[in-house]
Amino acid sequence: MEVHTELFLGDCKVQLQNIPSNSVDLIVTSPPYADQRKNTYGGIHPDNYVEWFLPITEELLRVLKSTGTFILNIKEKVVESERSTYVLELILEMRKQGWFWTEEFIWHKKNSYPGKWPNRFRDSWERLLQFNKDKRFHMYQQEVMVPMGEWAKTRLKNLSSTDKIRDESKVGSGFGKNISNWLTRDKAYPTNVLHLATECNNKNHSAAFPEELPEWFIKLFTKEGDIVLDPFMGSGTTIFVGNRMKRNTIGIEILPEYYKMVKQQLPTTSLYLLEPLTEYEKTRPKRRSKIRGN
Amino acid sequence: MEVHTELFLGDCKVQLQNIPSNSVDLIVTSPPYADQRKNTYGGIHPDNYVEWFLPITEELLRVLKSTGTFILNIKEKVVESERSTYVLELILEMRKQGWFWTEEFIWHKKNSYPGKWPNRFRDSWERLLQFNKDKRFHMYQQEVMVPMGEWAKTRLKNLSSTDKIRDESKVGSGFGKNISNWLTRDKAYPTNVLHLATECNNKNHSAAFPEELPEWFIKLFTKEGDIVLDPFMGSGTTIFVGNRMKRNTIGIEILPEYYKMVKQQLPTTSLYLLEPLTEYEKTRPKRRSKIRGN
DNA sequence: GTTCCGCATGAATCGATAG
DNA sequence: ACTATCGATTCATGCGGAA
Repeated sequence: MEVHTELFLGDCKVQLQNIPSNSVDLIVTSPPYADQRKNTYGGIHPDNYVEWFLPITEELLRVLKSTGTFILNIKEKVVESERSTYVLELILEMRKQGWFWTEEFIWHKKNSYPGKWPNRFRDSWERLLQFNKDKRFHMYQQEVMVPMGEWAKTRLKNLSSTDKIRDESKVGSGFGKNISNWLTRDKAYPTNVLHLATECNNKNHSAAFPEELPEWFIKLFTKEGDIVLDPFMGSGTTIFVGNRMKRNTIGIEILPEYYKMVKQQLPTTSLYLLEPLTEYEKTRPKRRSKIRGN
Repeated sequence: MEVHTELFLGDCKVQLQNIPSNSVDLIVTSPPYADQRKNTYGGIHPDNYVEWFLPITEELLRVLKSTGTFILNIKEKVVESERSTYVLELILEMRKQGWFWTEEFIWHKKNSYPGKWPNRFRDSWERLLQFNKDKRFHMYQQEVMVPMGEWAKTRLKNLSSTDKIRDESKVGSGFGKNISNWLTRDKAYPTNVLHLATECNNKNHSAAFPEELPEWFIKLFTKEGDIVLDPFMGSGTTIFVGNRMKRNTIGIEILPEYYKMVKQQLPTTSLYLLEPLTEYEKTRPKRRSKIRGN
C-alpha cells in the first residue's frame, strides 16, 4: 500500500483551512503548553490559552470525519503554587463547540522531571483527552491488546478461590462465562492508563512524546490507508510513526526549522511539499483527493 | 498519646455546623459519586452534583485550618458515552469559594478488573484533588519517601570506590559533605501518581478505598495529635487509619447502619458519641476543646 | 558480542534577586 | 507593586564507551 504525507508550513489555524471538511480519521497532537517552550514557540499566557486554542479546535472539528477521533495531549502548569484551570475551561468550551468529551486517558510518565519543592512532588502524569464528533466512532480495540501479566497471576488466583465456584455452579450465566473466558485468554484489553517513558535522550530531535504514544492511538483508532493529522507537528513523531504504520499523514508546523527537518527525513516518494500557497493557487484538489485515496 | 474520635450521625452539611472554624488539619473523603451507589445514598444526578456539593465545601472551608489540606477522591461517571463535566465545574466553583486547587494526584488502581465496552476501556484511575485554604500549608514530605530504583545500588557502590577517596582527602570541605549525603540516601521523594490496589475485601461498604490511601495523605499532611475529618465516613476507613496513626478523628455519616458499625468497632475509651443534638444543646464546647488538645 | 557503568538530559518548580 | 530572569533542587532513562 502506498501512503503519502502532506506537510504545511505556517500557523495551523490558517493552514487547516487547506484541509477538506470531514476528511481526517485521527488527530493526535500535543500543542505547546501555556507559557512553555518560550524560546521556540513564544509561549501563550495561561490567561489567554483557551481563547488562543478555540479557533483551532473549531477547524479541527470541521476537518475530522464523523467517525474520527481527536487525541489531545496536554497538562496544566503551576502558577503561583496552584494548578491552572485552562485545561478544565478548554474542555468545557470545546463541548460548547460540539465536541464530545469521550474519555480522559492518563499518560503515566515513568521518568518524570526530578526536583524537590516545599509544597509538591514531581509531576509524573499528563492528560490524553479523547474528543469525538459523534458518539459512534471507529475503535479497533483488539489491535492494542496486551499480554496478561501481573493481572493474571494475582487476580485469577483470587478468583479461583471464590468465583470459580460460582463459575461451576452457575454455568451459562454471564458472570461464570466471563471468568472462564479469561482463564483461557493470554491477552487482555488495556486500561485508560498508559505507562510510558518520555523520550529524553535522542540528541538529534527532542520529541515531545515517545513513539509508543501516537502508535498506540493510531492502532486503536485507524486502519491502514486512513488519514492521521498532527496540527502541531514539531519534530514529526506522529508523522513518522503514521507513515511506518501505512497511514497517510498530514503535518502542520509553524517553525521552518522543524518543517525542514521533517521534510528531509521523509522518503521523497511519499512526500508532497506544500509551501504556503500564493493567492491564485489556493486550492489543490487533485493532490489532496489523491492522498485521501479517492 | 491519647487520641479521640467524634462521630456524627446525620447529613454532613448540617452536622459540619457542630465543628468549630479553623480546627481541622486534614479532610480526606470520597463522597458518593453522582448517580452511583443508588441503593445506599440515593444518588445525586450529575446535573445537580455541583449544586449539591458546594454548600458542603463551603462548610469544609470554614472548619479547615489555614495550614490544613482537603483531599477529595472523585471521578466523573460516563453519561451517554461521554464523561460528565461536573468535576471540572466543581473545581472551578470551589476556586470561587476561595479554595486553592494546589494539585491533582492520580490514584492508579493496580488490579482493576478487565472490562470491555464497544467504545472505551476499563477505567483504572481516579482523581485525588488537593485543595488548600492558604498557599502555606503543612506538608511532611519525608514521611512518605519511597525506596529508590535499582540504580541506587550501583550508584552507591560507585561512590564508595571513587568519591570516598575524595571525601577523605578533602575532609571538612563542602564537597566531601555532599558525598556523604549521597551515601545515606536510599530513598527518594514520590511523584503525584499513587499506585495502589483497590480494596476488594470490604463487603459491607460499596465503595471503600484501600487503607493505604488515607494513610499516605495522613502521613503527608498531619502529625500525631492532629485532627482528621471525613464528612462522608462510610465504613470508616479514614477514621480507623487515623486512630491507628494517633490522629484525632471526626466522622460524619448519614446512614445509621454505617454509623453504628463504625461506633461498635471503635475502642470505647477513645470514642465520643455525638448523636444528633436537640435544639437546646447545640454546642459542646468542653468536649470539643478537649479533643482539639487545648 | 555481551554486560556493565558513566553521563547528560528532560513540556518542572520555587524563591530570591534584579530591573 | 509587579514582572523577568537565574540558580538550586532532583531522578529515571538510554546512549556510548569500556571491560
